[in-house]
Amino acid sequence: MPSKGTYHHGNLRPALVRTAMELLEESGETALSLRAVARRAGVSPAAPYRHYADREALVSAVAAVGYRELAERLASAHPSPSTPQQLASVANAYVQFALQRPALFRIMFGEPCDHDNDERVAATAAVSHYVREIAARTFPKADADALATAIWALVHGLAFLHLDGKLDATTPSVVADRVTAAIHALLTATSADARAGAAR
Amino acid sequence: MPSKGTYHHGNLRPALVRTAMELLEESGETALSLRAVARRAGVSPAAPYRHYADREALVSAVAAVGYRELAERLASAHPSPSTPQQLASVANAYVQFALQRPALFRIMFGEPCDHDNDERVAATAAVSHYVREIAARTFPKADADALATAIWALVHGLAFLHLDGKLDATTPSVVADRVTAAIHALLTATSADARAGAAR
DNA sequence: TGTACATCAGTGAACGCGCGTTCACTGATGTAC
DNA sequence: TGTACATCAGTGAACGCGCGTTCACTGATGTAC
Repeated sequence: MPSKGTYHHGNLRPALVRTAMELLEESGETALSLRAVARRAGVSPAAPYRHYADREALVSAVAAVGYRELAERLASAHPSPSTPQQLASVANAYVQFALQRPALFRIMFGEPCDHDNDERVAATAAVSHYVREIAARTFPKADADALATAIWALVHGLAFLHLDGKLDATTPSVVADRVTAAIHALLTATSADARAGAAR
Repeated sequence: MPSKGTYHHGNLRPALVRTAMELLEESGETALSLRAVARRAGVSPAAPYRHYADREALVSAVAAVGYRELAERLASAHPSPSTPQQLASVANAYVQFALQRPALFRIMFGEPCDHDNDERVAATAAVSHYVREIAARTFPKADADALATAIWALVHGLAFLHLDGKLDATTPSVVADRVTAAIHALLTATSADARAGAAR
């Protein structure tokens, strides 16, 4: 049921989230104010308060949608990775998501987040669980928890270092090559050295 | 040469940076406004403009000091690590720095940074170089560049995930244990599986 | 099927706030002679 | 050693801005009879 120029918007709640995400992509996270979102949605500054308690609540809703979209991207990169190669393709999806939608990614992770928001907590748990499954499948003999944490951190770190310009991210392919190389370096190439190092 | 209540502050430039860092630690990165820093330094809102072109310039100076302090912390954790254990202790220093000074860490990394600022570029290059050396020393047979990137990303990711509450960081020891376990999981425990996985 | 009315989802004006930055200024400092 | 004066490093008032949020309000919707 679309608006057709009436007094009532008709579907403002989800429209606000959608608008907020557009704003994020166009203007960066600094621009994500309630007023800017309302303006862009063609609605008065007070209107959002019918649907969200305050700015935080809207931001959390945006982050929650972000988590869902990230999960979809990962799953479509590979539904159930079980080799380092497949893992690398999922890692690339993660990093690409961060680079394509930097402001959203920062909102999802960088923002000091409210631990009380159930959606966010659930979303984090879901990512955790997903990575843990991959780890257990790819390296059945390892300590799955520690390894899952390590893999997530590795990929997450790659995302942030590119995002923040600490690693060159001028073209998608240079990023993809680096991500793939980093994954392989850690997961395979160190094996021989690692034992020597550990025994040293 | 301290102030002694004169009209001139005497040493405002470095005092501003110091004040800004205090403010960061007490009130978080949102509070880092030029006006707040001036207020806290006991100086008029216009005074900082004698020493920094604008807000950005001050923030960059703060970040630069942050990089220097981080480098010191890493070096004092271990001057020249060459085993996974030693590497883990440096990793712990990195993560602890992030958790003890979260706002500063966010300014250093999270902020969309100006690539033009020489101090920042140099600081990033220094970290890069430092990690690369560790990688080459610890795993002489591996591709040092890819491995250095991976290790940095791993540690950086651990820092951010704890900082953002995605991993439990309620006590320092639970963090330290997780960091150490993650490092060891990736650097040693995967070895056997990795070969099987790569050949699968 | 038509009407009365409660509820819902908007409006728009207003509040107080802190911000970055500019401006003409003035007191302190230090140098040249 | 003393003085004139340029320069330096501050002041404080003012600017315009966009923000989050509240308020009394009003038009649209939909339900009960």
